[in-house]
Formats: sequence, C-alpha cells, structure tokens
Amino acid sequence: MPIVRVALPVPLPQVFDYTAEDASEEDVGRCVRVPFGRGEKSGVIVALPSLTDVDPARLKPVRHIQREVAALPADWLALVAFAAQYYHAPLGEVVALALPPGLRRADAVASDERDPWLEVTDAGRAALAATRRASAALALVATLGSEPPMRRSAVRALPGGAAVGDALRRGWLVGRAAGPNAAAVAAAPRLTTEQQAAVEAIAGAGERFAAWLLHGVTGSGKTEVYLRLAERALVAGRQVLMLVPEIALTPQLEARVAGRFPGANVVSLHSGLAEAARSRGFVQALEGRADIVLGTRLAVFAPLPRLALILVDEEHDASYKQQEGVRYSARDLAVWRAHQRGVPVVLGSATPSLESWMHARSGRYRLLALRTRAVSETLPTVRSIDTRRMPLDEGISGPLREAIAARLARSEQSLVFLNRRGYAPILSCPSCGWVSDCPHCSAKRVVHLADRRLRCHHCGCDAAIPTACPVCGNQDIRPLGRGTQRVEARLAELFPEARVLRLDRDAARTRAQWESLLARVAGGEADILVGTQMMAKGHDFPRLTLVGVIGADASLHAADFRAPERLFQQLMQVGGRAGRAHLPGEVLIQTEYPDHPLYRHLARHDYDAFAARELDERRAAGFPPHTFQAMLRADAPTLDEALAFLETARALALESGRSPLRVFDPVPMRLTRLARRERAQLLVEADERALLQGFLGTWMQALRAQRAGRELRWQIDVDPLDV
DNA sequence: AGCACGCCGACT
DNA sequence: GTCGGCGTGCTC
Repeated sequence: MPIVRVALPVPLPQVFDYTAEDASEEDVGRCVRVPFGRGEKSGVIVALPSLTDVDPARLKPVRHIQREVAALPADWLALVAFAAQYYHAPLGEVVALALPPGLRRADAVASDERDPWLEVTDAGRAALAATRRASAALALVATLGSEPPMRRSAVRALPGGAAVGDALRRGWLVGRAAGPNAAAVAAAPRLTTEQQAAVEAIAGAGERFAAWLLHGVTGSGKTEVYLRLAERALVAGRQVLMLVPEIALTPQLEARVAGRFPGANVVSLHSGLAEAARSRGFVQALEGRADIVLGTRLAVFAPLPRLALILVDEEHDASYKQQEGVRYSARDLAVWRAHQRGVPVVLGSATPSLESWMHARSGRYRLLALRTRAVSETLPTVRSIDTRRMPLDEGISGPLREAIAARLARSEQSLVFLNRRGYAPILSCPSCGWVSDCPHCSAKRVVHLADRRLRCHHCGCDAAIPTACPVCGNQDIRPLGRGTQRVEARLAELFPEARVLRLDRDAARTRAQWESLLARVAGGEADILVGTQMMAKGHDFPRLTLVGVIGADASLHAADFRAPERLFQQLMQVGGRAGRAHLPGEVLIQTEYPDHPLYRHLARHDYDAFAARELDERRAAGFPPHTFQAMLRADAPTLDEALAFLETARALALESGRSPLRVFDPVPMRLTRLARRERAQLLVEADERALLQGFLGTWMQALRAQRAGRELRWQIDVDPLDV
C-alpha cells in the first residue's frame, strides 16, 4: 500500500503520513483531503516515502486526492520548503499561505473558465451608434472598437473594466476562438539611451541567474525597462513574474501591462481577490497558461513552469515583508527563486534598500543606473526651510505659504505632505493632565474631527470625542499636535479661494474611494492636496509642481535605525511627484535641522552619498545589512509573562550558542501594549547568515519543547524590519 | 491550532 | 450529586 507524506496547515514542525491505495509519484504536489484528529484537513502531498517513522497500523487512508488540477511541480515544493526552513515556520503553514485557500481545500476548481478574445458585435456597434446614456459597459465597447483584439482579462484590467461582464450579457461583446500571439505588442515609447543600455545588459547576459539592481530616479522609466524585458520573454514563449508592493497600485500597472501586451494572458494575484479568482489565476500560472503573473508579495509563490524572468518593482518597499504569521520577504524569496530556476531577477527602485545596495556595491548584484528622467528634463529643486526662528501657522511656515500662493496664481497644484492622519495625535486636558490614552494599547487615541471620534490607530477602538475632561470635568480640553485633517482645515482658511483635498487612509477607505480621489486630482478638481505616505506611491499628477513636507524631523532621530532610510525613501518618492511635463517642480522641507546630511543629500538627489554614509554608520554600529538578525517576540496578558519567557529563551540561547552570536536582553516593545496584550522582544544577531540560521534551527526546537503558559504566544522574525 | 481527556470548585 | 474551569497531551 503506497504511503503519502502530507504537509498540513498546523503549527507543528512535522509532516504526516497516510496510506493511499492508488497513489503514485504523479501525485506528489497534489492537494489532498485527509482525516486529522477528530476532523478533516487539506494539505499537499510532498513525498511518497517507502517507509514511515510511525507505526504503519496507525496510518489512516487519505479521503481524496485532487487530480483535476495539475500537481504542483518539484521546484514549487522546493521553494515552499526553503521558505519554511529559512523563516523557521512549519512546512504546512507555508503551504497554506502559498496556496489559494480554495485550491488547498481541493474544492472543485472553477471549471477552467477560459479567457477569450473579445470582439464587438453588431449589437454593440448599434448601441454605440444609438445616442444612449453613457455607461461603463458602453465605454468598453467603444475602446474595444478602436483597439487591437484583447483578452477578457486584459479588458477587465482597463479602467471601468469591471463592466465587461455587463457588456457580454447585453450581447455587445462576444468571445471568439483565437487571437494574436502572446507576444503581440502595442505601440511602445522610444527608449532613452540608458533604458536601452539596461535592457541590453540584462537581456544580453543570457538566460541564467543574475540579480540586477535597477537604480532609476523617479520618472526615469523603470517600468518601460520591465516591459521591454517582459516582451523578450513573451516572444520566447516564456512566463514573467512581476511583483509590485501594493494592491492599490496594481490596477494602473495591470492596465499598462495588459495594454502593452494585448495578446498575453496577464494574471493578477493579490490578497484582495475573491477566492475563486485567486484560484483561477494560480491554476493558470501552474498550467502555463498565464503569460505574465503580476502581483503582490504572495505572488512570489506562483508556480511558473515556463518562467524566464522575475521583476521586483520598488524593491525597497516594506510591504514585501509579511508582518504576521510566516514573516517572509517576497523580495528575498524572489532572488532565491530566480537562482533556483536559473533566470534573471531585476530589483528596481529609485531608493534601493541598503541591503540590495550593499550587494550591488560588492558585486553580488549587478548595478544598472537610470540617471535621467524620461518624462521631464529636470529633477525638482529641493530646499530646506529653517523653521527654528520662524512662526508656524498650524505647522505651515511663511515661505511654504507663499510658495502655495504662487502655485495657486499659476493654477498649478501643491501637495502638503505629512505622515500623520487624523486631526491631532492627542487630546489633552491642560488643567489635570489627562490625555487620550487608548484603553487597550500603550498609545494615544487620535482626534478625528471629520467624524468626531477619538480613535486608536493601532487597535482601531474608538469613542466619541468627550466634550469635557473625563477626569476633572474641565470643558477646555485641547487637541495637541496636528495631523492631515487639521492642516487641511487651516489651509482651507488660509486660501479660501482654493479647493483643498485630503488624501489619506481615512479619506480613501476603499479602493473605489481612492480611485475617485485620484480622478478628481487628475481632473484638476483640487488646488492643494494634503496627504500622507499614501500619496508618495505611484501616480503622476501633471499639474503638481510643489511639495511641502511638514514634520519630517521626527524620523531623523527615531530609535529605529532604519528610520532615516525610510525617511529618505519617502521624501525622494514624494518629491518625485513634483514637476512633470515641462513644469519644473519644487520640494520644500520644513526642518529644524536644515544642515542635516540626510536633507543635504536629498537636495542634491544624491542617493549614492546618502547610502554610503548610512552604510558607514550601520557598519560602525554593527547593524544590518552588515550583520544578520532574528527577533523573537512574545506577547501575553502581562508583561512579566512575556519577559519571563524571553529570559528562558535567552538562557537556552546562551547554552547552545557558544559561537560568536550576540544575544541581547529581552525588552518591552516600543508599543508595549497592543490590543490588551503586553509585548516584549529579544534580539539575536550574528555576523554571518549561516551562523544565525544554524543557531535558529536548534533554538526553535528548544523553544517548542518549552511548555509556555496557555496565554503566552511567541513568534520568530528572521531579518526583521522593525527592531 | 483544535480538541480531547482529566481532575477540582459552586450550583440548579 | 452535576456543570465547567483550563492544564496537559495528541494529531499520521
């Protein structure tokens, strides 16, 4: 009787063996339903062992092997196994996160819903000709009438593409048998010399593993380089994996990719998709029917039998690192994956992570630079405004105010950037000292005047804003500090003739709201924008010529050693929004440290100098990327429990780790209390990755053998981003 | 993680 | 006499 070894989504570092009468080697990589304990679970067959460690009499038979879907290939299983090993997570958990839930459950897979080529019918043309109310469906019909044939998926990715089903139902569009080949390319812009050189360097290096760092200033046209490389892969009949940071960014990029390759099957994969859609995309990738897989971090787990190229856009972006459960870095896994498959990987950024930058400097990665902007000739001028001896009006200095007025006079747009949403970060009583502490977290609840709530940004709890101090009854309680709402309100008072628009997570709760805000900005319905880091990403605003930065200094001396890196990235990114299309841009940074090297490097657009200085500082302090870290975090109802566990963990580490390993003291986390739980952490550091990895293996085993209290939870974070 | 078994407090 | 608290142990 054949035995199958199954990875199941349980937090145990084991796999489980079952019997399966008709199983063969073909079934390795297939999803399977098995009895487990009292119930049933679904997992993936990872091996067909000839013998088992457990008493064969205890083996239960599998319930069902899903054979309708192709088995996951060996290289996919190896990827998942590597992630499990490197991040010290149970194999089954990684499998569960890598597979769309529906697929793992071995649900009937939505019977290969095809992705037909669409064409406009006579009815569609008639509808277009008739003067009827404009609709999204009709707009699609009009677009399709003037474009080369497109697949349903490509149409869906267009603006308003959600109406494709509507257009099909009305009989305005119809699917037809065959279209052009996957490599058909729509008109592409000319490449700059630098872009051309980058494409040639990467393509010319042949089909073997190489990690390229594409360092391109904002607007230098990195995406165009990606698209040209993708085109070459498609011409060769191969697949491309393209990773992007955020779901919010994918529709635009998806439309651009689908528009460029109208004949290609572009599949998007991200957690915002409905289960069925995610399963369908995954299966299309697995069966080799997807030509381009475009997605967020989870897309790194897409199985791609014909893979030829991996692209990681904005490689420095923190959203590539999962911040819960299995804390993997999709960017790092992408490099591993490229190496595994012997294909090139391109990491692109205007402000690379210092990790990638160091690799590029050392020659481990190959560096390509795009130094000139493709879309406008000049970089914005960046200036510091010394606010030390200057009155501020709700945070706004005179020079910034004048600069905004000048833009208004020229009917150009301005953006005031500050990374703090809400009206004010604290509500406080001046007479008794009460502040708006969150009852569940060690944080203050933020004043949201827009909906008159007091809200904790960490646990989400909220309450009405009290009219008087809850302790002493004083009616004169005051909001301290400022957020986007307060700045928005003041700007509206200062410039009554201007239309002020706020763009932050509160203004754009949903993707639809976000897109409608962007449309309003693009349509010139706003003169002054007030935004958080949301604004910094993607999106071009042709009439935006001024960016004012408020309150950046806070990150300058933050406890987190990565804060300056993030600040530089953020300011570079948001500054890049200013000035396009022959309108010169200006960035004004309000600061009390106008001579700080970070601002000076920023003013000269000198990432290299910034990175060199930062890497030097990190080396002197013994921080990553010169060292390698893992963070053990524990949380419990009381801080003592969490700390006690970490003390034990520390003792275990010192026992086993006689090697040059640094084990720090357990400390409460910066946001100690979160959602009624107290949190602490313990940092472990080594000079070599292998050393750290070797240690972590034995340490994890020892920790799992500990019987911690029921209320204590812990998790390991390899290569943590926040320390 | 679930979900059992298992031995000690206050209740219809 | 029971209902139920969660400590301990197992899941192929």
